[in-house]
Amino acid sequence: MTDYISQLNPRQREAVLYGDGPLLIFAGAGSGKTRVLTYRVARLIQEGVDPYHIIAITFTNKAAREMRERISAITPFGDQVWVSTFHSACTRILRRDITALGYKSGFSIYDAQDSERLLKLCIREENLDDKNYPPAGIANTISAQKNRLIGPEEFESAAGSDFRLGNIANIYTRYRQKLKDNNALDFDDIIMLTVKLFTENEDIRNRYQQRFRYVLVDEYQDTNHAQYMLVSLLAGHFKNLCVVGDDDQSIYGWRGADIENILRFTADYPNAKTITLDQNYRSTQTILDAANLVISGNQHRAPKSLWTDNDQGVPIRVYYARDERDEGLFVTQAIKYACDRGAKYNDFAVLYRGNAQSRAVEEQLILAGIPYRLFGGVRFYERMEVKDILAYLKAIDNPADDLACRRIINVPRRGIGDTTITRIANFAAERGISFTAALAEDIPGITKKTREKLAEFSVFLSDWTKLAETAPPFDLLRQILADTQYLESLNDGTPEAQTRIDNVQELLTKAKEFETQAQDTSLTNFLNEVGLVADIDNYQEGAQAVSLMTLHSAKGLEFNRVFIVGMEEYTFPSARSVLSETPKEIEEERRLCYVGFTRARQRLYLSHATMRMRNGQRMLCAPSRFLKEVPTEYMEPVNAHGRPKSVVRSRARDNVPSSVIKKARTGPAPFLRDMHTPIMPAYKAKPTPLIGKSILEPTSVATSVADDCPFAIGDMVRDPRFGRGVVIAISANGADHELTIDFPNIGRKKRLAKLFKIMKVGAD
DNA sequence: TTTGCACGGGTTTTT
DNA sequence: CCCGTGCAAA
Repeated sequence: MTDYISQLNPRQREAVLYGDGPLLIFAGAGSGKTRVLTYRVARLIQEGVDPYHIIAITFTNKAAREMRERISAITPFGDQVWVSTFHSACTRILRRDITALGYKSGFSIYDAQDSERLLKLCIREENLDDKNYPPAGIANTISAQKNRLIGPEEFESAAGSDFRLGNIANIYTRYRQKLKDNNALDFDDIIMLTVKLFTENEDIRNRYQQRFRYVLVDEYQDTNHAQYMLVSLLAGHFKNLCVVGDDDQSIYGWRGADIENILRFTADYPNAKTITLDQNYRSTQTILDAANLVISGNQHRAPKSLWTDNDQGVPIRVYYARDERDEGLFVTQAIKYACDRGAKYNDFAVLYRGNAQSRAVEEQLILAGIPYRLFGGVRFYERMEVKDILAYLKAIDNPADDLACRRIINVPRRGIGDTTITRIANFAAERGISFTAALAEDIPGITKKTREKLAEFSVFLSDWTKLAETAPPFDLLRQILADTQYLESLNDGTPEAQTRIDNVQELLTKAKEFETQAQDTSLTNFLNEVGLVADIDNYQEGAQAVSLMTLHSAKGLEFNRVFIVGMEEYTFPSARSVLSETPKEIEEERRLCYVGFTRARQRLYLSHATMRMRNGQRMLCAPSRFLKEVPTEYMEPVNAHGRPKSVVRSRARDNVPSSVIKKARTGPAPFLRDMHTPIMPAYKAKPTPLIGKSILEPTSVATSVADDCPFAIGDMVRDPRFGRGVVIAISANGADHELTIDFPNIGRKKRLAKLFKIMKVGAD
């Protein structure tokens, strides 16, 4: 038990042994953070703290599970410690105490999709157009408010006389009311309401403060304001708060995470102890140096630099692909090459900025017969068929859940259409009863035939509800499937039919598993479990497959060899962040890059493509600025097999005197310079006459101004606002290029070339 | 009420 | 390109 202490380095040991009071641990990537956290918990128990008084909070279920296992492995009674995510901890608290807020304990949990549906109904009821008030955007706005603990009232007064914001405030009000009527909570409510519970009820707050005398929080840099408040409240009495994090790995700013939370910890708790773990045990010297250099480009950060005793390792391999297909091919070939020489498939991860990028890589992997696991994208519990079945369970578990009931009332088809549903909803609203309750009523305007169908459905529903009282979720599910013929209805001859059926079967399997594993086998608890899982929670290290995931999902994981694909401006950093031109957004992208680099133990491969399909249009791409922030000496250009490209390498080495290579630390890598100009003249200017309109002849030829401009005079381009047009002039406008484009139906417009929305159109 | 088709608009990251 | 939406026809 005490033996493990000797394996720690002095800083780690200090963090584990430090006594009561606030403690901030800055833990760089790969610095043994989880180990310190688990040992600290073990240490507390060893010193006589009752495990009952300890709570450790993580962001993912996977992290929680891992920590729970590790604590249990080294400490007796370790399994009594609450180790859970913010969301599941709060759900547990709310199930017990939410009645104090006027909700019922059997609440449903709505995921992003559900909330958006509900929001859509709200927007319609406010008589607003969902073109001007796109549900997704409104959802973001409302979510941002909730993350900052701002309710509709406060939001409305902040909106002042702003018409649009006023409308959004109304939507927000209605949305909150509807959630409450449905006895449902969205993801943000789970946190926000727990905070509310604690602020408004002193006795409840005291109870939890007394219970959780030791609070540990992982990934503290990713907490948003609501989570910050929650932690402050929980630890408010004993102040035995230990937070672990790394400001350089804060990548959830867009979701409301506030990097300031960790940066001002010592201001919040003036007697806090700060310990920095900066020895990296994971990566090679080369990878770490590159990561350090990239992240040092950020202004707003606590200055620090990771170091390691590990070997120098091999240079970072950079591949310059023709397009995304070629890039996928490179990944595949390099994996194959390495696996022929002893590497294993599970050594590899392919990371990318956006889920859409996975496809090109997948295609090549499939072609080559390399097994892979894909994380993210459409998650299991977000699949249409899975959500349908879960909606049945939700409707049974929580009769107030109108949204769930509306979802399934005509799935599979029962001949109950939109008009009927609206009639029921209106009727229910008038009478102030739930949608489900209204089913059994005599509703004016509904034909006899439809009424029979409704009655039939209603009988089923009450039968199931009865069954649910005694039978476990698995049996209930089977009954529902038998009664509704749902599986049969999936078999519609589409290519996805079998997958869908498999998914439902998979859900049955999960239900069976749940039945044997969970202590509380109630339907509510089942829905709880499935509602709060993320894809990454299912990651298993042993599986012999290549992992594909976004950079975001990769946080907290490590691999022997990591590919980061799509290292291009407008892809990574994302178009959004580049166009926003706010340093804050670019800095977050840079942190993401840092996270990506530091996932790799031994080898890092970076690739970028000259052109890429975007919205069905080919686009030219420039190499990512992050590539240029890594000095040449750390990089090595490779060919499509992932082998060093001798020609380019020798050129880079021969042409550039060593003094310049040293200097290149600050400038772009010499061989990257060539990459600005696409090698493939796929978009040679081809002035094509437009129909029914004469175009100014491009009399003058492009001058040198436009050397690195991706457009040339005569190019046919497409602008989302004005449609097709032809470039008739290019001029410099500061550092940018200004295009003069002749749009046949609009006339001439000047636009900046950097607005990526202008795209070349192939002359087909 | 359902189905099929044409159209337009969007598109990061996720507990 | 892929999706959801709106509309017309059965």
